[in-house]
Amino acid sequence: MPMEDRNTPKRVTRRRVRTRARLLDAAFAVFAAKGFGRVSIEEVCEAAGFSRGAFYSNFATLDELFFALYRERADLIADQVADALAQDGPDLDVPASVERVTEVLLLDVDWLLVKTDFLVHAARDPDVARALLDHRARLRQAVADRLSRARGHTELPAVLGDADGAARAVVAAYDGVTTQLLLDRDVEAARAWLGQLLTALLTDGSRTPA
Amino acid sequence: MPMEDRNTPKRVTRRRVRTRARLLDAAFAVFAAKGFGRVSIEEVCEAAGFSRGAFYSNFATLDELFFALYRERADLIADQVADALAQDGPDLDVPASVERVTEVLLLDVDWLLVKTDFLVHAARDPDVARALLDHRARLRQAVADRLSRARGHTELPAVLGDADGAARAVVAAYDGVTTQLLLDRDVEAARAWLGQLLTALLTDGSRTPA
DNA sequence: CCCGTTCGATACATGAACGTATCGAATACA
DNA sequence: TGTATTCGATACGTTCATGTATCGAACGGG
Repeated sequence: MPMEDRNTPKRVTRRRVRTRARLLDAAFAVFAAKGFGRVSIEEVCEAAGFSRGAFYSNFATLDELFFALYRERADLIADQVADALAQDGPDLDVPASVERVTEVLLLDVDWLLVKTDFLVHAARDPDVARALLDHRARLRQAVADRLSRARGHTELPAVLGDADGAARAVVAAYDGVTTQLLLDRDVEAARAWLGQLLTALLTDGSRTPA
Repeated sequence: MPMEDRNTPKRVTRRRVRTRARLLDAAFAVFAAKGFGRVSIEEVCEAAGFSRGAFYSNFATLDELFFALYRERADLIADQVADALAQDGPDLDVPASVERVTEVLLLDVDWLLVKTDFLVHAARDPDVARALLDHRARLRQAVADRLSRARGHTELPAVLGDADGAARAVVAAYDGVTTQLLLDRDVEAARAWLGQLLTALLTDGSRTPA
């Protein structure tokens, strides 16, 4: 019983949630600009217009803040992707779906920067890695559901295994294109390239791409 | 003339090159274990069995060491890939080539960790990004050469554009699989998965994968 | 074998970031 | 509106990493 009541104030002020939100937003900006590894607690506070007291009142460590930040934004993206996938009917219009999903996934380079920082972070912390894997699995599942729902209606996807295999391929393509985008910063090219890759993967090889 | 002679000792001791090498090796180990962002100069020196004096005698900053480290290892890998690609005759045996290249590229998780750290680093420094892009272009070119050399001998690759497009797809697949591998640390699965992806990309869709 | 040069260790000074403890102000609830 | 509680600012001590300056030892050329 004396466990787990460490940080549970009885009354949660609305001021508190606003500061927390401002801290998270500021952290996003600073992380995107300088990289998680090069950011100090004070920098985040300064960007948010607070003193370190505010930080320590809301988070125990920078890692904790980073985790919360990632979770927040990642959930948001996941919802947007789900929406984009659910948008057209039972027939799967591959180019249109790809277009919409691509729009969501490669919109914000800053997010890709922060996400990659988080990947690097997760790669060395099993707990964080588990969380990231869960999130990726959710996204992949959404894609797989969409693909299998379209089976029979539209042509069957590709030479990869089942719908789950195809979904894994989609995720891999996304990750691969992201890597390139981080280096050349050419969002338009990345979007076109990801579209090309995805249609190539999800479409029978007999078709000509464009 | 007074420019550019800042760090050019007339006699280069052989002791110096050994220390430099030991520093790079130690840095690799420490970077892989903790991540570039969480490593101090002193930690590298300690791991190498030196004092900070040795470091400052060889490098000006941690970034500089990181750059040298990346260059060294990346060139090594590039050579190995080139070898793996040159190994079979004018006919391209896709599964065999994929097998060999995959062996090289997904052998060492530590290297993937450091490489990803470097990617994150490069994503925020245009100069470093250029260097990384150059290196990637070299690799991609090797793949493209190999593919176009096989054109006509073997079936033509895929629905993607020319050989260069196919090579870009190969690199993207590699990057995508790397991301997953960093999280689940399952080298065997990653290798199998990359093989499946690559054969799917480089082979006509009419074939069954395995 | 000797000597000038180079290398790396040591000592030092400096600054940055951290975590805590405390205090006044803002807030929620009666 | 009064009051207890929570929130965030401030000040402090501490640790840690950095960069430099100096010195002795290793090294290579003669």
